[in-house]
Amino acid sequence: MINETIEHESENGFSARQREVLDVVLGLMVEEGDGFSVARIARAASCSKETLYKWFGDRDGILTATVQWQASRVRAGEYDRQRLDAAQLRKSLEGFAANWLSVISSQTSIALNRVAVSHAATAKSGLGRIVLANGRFAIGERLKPILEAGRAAGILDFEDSEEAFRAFFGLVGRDVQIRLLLGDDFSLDQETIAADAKRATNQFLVLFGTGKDGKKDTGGAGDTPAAGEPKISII
Amino acid sequence: MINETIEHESENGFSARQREVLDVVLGLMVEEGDGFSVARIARAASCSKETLYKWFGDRDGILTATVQWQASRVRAGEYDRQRLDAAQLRKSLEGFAANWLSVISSQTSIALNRVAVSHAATAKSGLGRIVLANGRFAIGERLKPILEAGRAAGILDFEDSEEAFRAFFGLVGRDVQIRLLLGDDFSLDQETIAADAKRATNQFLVLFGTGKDGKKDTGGAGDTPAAGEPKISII
DNA sequence: TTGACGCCGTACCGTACGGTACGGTACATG
DNA sequence: CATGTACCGTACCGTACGGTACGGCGTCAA
Repeated sequence: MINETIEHESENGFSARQREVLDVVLGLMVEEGDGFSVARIARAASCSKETLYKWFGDRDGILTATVQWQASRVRAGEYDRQRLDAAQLRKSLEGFAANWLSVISSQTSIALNRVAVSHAATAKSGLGRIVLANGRFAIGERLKPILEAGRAAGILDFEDSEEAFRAFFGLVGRDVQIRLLLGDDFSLDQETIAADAKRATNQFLVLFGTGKDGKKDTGGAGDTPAAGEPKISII
Repeated sequence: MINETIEHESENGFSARQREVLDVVLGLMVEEGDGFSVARIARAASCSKETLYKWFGDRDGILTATVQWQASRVRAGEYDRQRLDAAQLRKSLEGFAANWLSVISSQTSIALNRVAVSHAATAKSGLGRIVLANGRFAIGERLKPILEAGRAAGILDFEDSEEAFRAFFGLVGRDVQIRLLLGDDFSLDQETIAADAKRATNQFLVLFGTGKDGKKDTGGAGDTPAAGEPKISII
């Protein structure tokens, strides 16, 4: 009933023009949150409302498609898991933390999460579910194999990888996401992110490391971690 | 211009009838998020729209007053800081963590945070600011003296109490709040909360304890902490 | 009793939004 | 050229909402 006239051009189900429109919607979300009308989308994207409704069904379908499109776009990056020693694991964790911090502090992520949160109130329209699946749970499924490899290599020690991941999640994110979602616009530049990633990784290794990993400074932004290389992006 | 005819009955600026109405609004927020009309408030509270506008100015004023009323209501509880030994500090931290977990997992807190988050998108109407001040920052200002007392007693070791608090914040909350806000309705019963508070406190003490505190089991829900006694409540 | 006051219930108004319909245009295909 | 298709721009419709106005009612004080 919906999307029955779509060419499968980019294997995500959206045509080039549709992706163009959804990017405009994304921009509106970043600028104005959830308070824009369908007419405003049509004006900003230079398309007709009729086309929007034909493509996406209703307003909620537009928002859902936007979230899905953004989610499908950020599926790059894979960690190499060969030759896992302590230094390599530390670097992976730091890179993971830095990347995730830069994502959740981005305007796009903040806007998407805000819209999803406000729609989660009245249930329906699984925006919250989509964001959760591509955010919190996606990084969990991606990080846990690394943690388990670290355990297999005797570097980490934990019983439940889910619990270990949640601890890492908390040590990295702390109050950042809720503060940003609530409008506390504090800066989070690259240096801060790098230092936070380093600190969180150190703390995590103190809690879950076996001791085969030296170096236990709990602060100080020394050398920046591998920011930029492990290109994982999550909502 | 607003509130010029209010009796100062309970030192929070709201009359009995007004508090009654605001409780109805709170209930609507819990049930329907932000998508209720002013007429719906009037119907549910058995008052007239004119009165609502006279009291609170506009719809946003109603929401703001509701958040402020809830914030002013949860200002009870104070921790005793005399005779601070390791066991006492641990108990305080566990109580704090358990209380905060039970608050952020309550329907009221979820609803309030959702509304504040969605309004933070378009700025204006400092709902986000109010929730932040009475949530994240209020508990920070309340916990940091305890942490500093622990440091003064030689039980804890840290440089910046703010950083120590943020670590505790992350270890306790982890992914709970964002998952709940996004609609992931996972259970968080009293036993789980008690166990989580215990675990988070243990982990925090591993990271910031000086060692004068024994007992380092990282799990197991043994005796429940002082849930119910330290009656601190935050948005 | 009378009047002022605060509040309830309801009717009302202007507007803005979601959703639909229609005319016009570019293009592709036969 | 004829036909069909996909889209844009705009006009349109019904509704629901924010905000205002008004009549009526209970209360309380003079």
